[in-house]
Formats: sequence, structure tokens, C-alpha cells
Amino acid sequence: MEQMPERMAGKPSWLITQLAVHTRRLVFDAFADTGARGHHYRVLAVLDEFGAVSQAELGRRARMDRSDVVAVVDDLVGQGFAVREPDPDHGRRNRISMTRGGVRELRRMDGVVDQVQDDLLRSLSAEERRTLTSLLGRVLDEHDGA
Amino acid sequence: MEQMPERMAGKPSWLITQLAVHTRRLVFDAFADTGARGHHYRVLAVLDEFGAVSQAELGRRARMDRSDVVAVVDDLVGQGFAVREPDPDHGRRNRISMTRGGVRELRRMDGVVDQVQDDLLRSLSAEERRTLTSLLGRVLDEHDGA
DNA sequence: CTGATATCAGGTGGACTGACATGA
DNA sequence: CTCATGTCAGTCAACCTGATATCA
Repeated sequence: MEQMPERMAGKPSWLITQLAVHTRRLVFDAFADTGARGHHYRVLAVLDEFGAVSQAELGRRARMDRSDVVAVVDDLVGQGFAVREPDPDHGRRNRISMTRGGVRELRRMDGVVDQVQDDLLRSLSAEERRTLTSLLGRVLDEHDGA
Repeated sequence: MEQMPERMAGKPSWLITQLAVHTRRLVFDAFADTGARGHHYRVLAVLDEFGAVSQAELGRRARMDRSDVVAVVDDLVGQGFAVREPDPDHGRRNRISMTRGGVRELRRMDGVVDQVQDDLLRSLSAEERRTLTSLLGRVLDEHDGA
């Protein structure tokens, strides 16, 4: 692979952007056989950790737009991984919850993502991985309104 | 901002993906007034550091597809920042080079990017920034066929 | 009234694929 | 023949905006 410009190779912002491309490709390829996508994983992860929630809350926790949540929930419901039902306490709100199949799917995806994780960081030691995770987490917190 | 799932907050792959979103937005906003985009910066950076190159090499160094290089070079030529001329030693190849205006535009962009950089990493010390850059660089090298 | 929610239509930048013609 | 190059058409996931309707 040809060398990239120095002014880019030394900038975290560029490194992050480029690594995101690689990461997305790794995840996508690993999910390819079942047609799953990153959005599906995010939504299932929220449902697993926070229980039955509205679509709006789902979007906020998974960091995705409300518009996109609709289609992804449609998918998950269609695959039998989630259930959409009207909130009894609120006429407009939906309650999205996971099915047994959804839990199984999430477990499967977790394994896949862990493998991708290992592949992605294979050049770092365990200690370095922790350092990287910590630094990235602090930077994200600062910009994520935590 | 609502809390995100733990299994995501602890994974570098997710942190990188999310940070890339913030980074892209910061850069895009900073470039917005002149209508410049990331692609333009990348191409100018390659031209500055490697001189007159073919579009194919340009794409490889800037990590972008040849298809996309065409339109970006069109833009830069239209703005007077670059020149496209046929390679005298090769009938098919083009030679792309920078103009004075292109150099000035790149300097301007450099300043903008540096500010974004500072904003992005404002929660880290200088030492931590170096550590982060080094770790990210090593991870990218591993996946970039360096 | 405001505010939150769900939905739909559409647009964007960036990464990519396939096809095609041309020239080394 | 092959391989690299330039160009064009179009797809894709993700991100985003705006409009609309419903309900607290």
C-alpha cells in the first residue's frame, strides 16, 4: 500500500476516520452471512440492557436517528427478534421488547463482534488495549454530552 | 444524553465508530463556509507531499476510490486549485498538480483541521494525545497493508 | 399552547462495485 | 493476452432534515 501524506498519518482525527472505515468493513463482513447490520446490533444491545423502551429512547441510547429506528425495528420484528406493541400508558408511544430469538441473536452477534475486536486490535497488548479504550472513551464522553 | 449500552461503551470498535461521526461533523462544519470537503483536503495533501501524480496514485495515497477521484479533481480544477494534464510519457495517464491557489487553500485547511483537532482532543493532555496517536497509528498500520 | 412521539419522504457525503474504453 | 488507467453509472449503510399526525 502506498504511503499516505504525513500530515494525515500524524493526526488522530484522520486515524480515527480511517480506522472507522476498516472497523465498519470488518463488522459488515462478519455479519454478512446473515444479512445483519450494525444498526441491528445496536438496537438489540439497548433492548438487552435497558428492557422494553420506546422507539425514541431506543434511538437516543443507540445514537441513531428516529427515522432510522423505524425501519430497523421493522426488520427485527420481521425476523422475530423483537416485538412492537403500543404502550398501554401512552397512546402514541410504542414499547419495543426482545424475544427469546432476539436474545439468541444478540449472543451470536456478541461473539462475532468480539472476534472483530480481537482482529482489529491484534497489534496491541492487553494493557495497550485498555489504555486505548480509556482514552477513546474520555474523548467521546466530552463530545457526547455525557 | 441518555446512557448507551455498556457492551458498546467498552468496545474500542464502537468508540472509534462514534468518534468518527463526531470528527466528520466537526471537520464538515469547519469547512462548511467554503464548501470544502474532506476529499478535497486529502487530495491537496497528497499533491503537496508527493508532487504531480496520476489520479490512480492519488486515490491510493489518499485512500479513496478512483471513481471518486475524478469528481474531486474536477472540483479542484474548477476552483483553480489543481491542474489536470495528460502525462507525456503515458497516453492514458493524467498528471495532477497543484497551483499556487491550491497551496494557499491547503494552508488554510491545515489551520482549520488543527483547530478541529484541538477541539476534538481537548479532554486529553499533550502526553495522552501522543499516546493515543501512537496507538491508533499502530492499529491502522496493521490494517492498512503498510 | 408546548413538547414528545412515531412515521414517511427525501437528501447528503463517503465507500464501493461493475462496466467500459484505452493504452503500456 | 494481461494489467493499469480514467470515466461513468449506480448501489449502499449511515447520518440527517423536514413535514406530518397523534397524544400527553
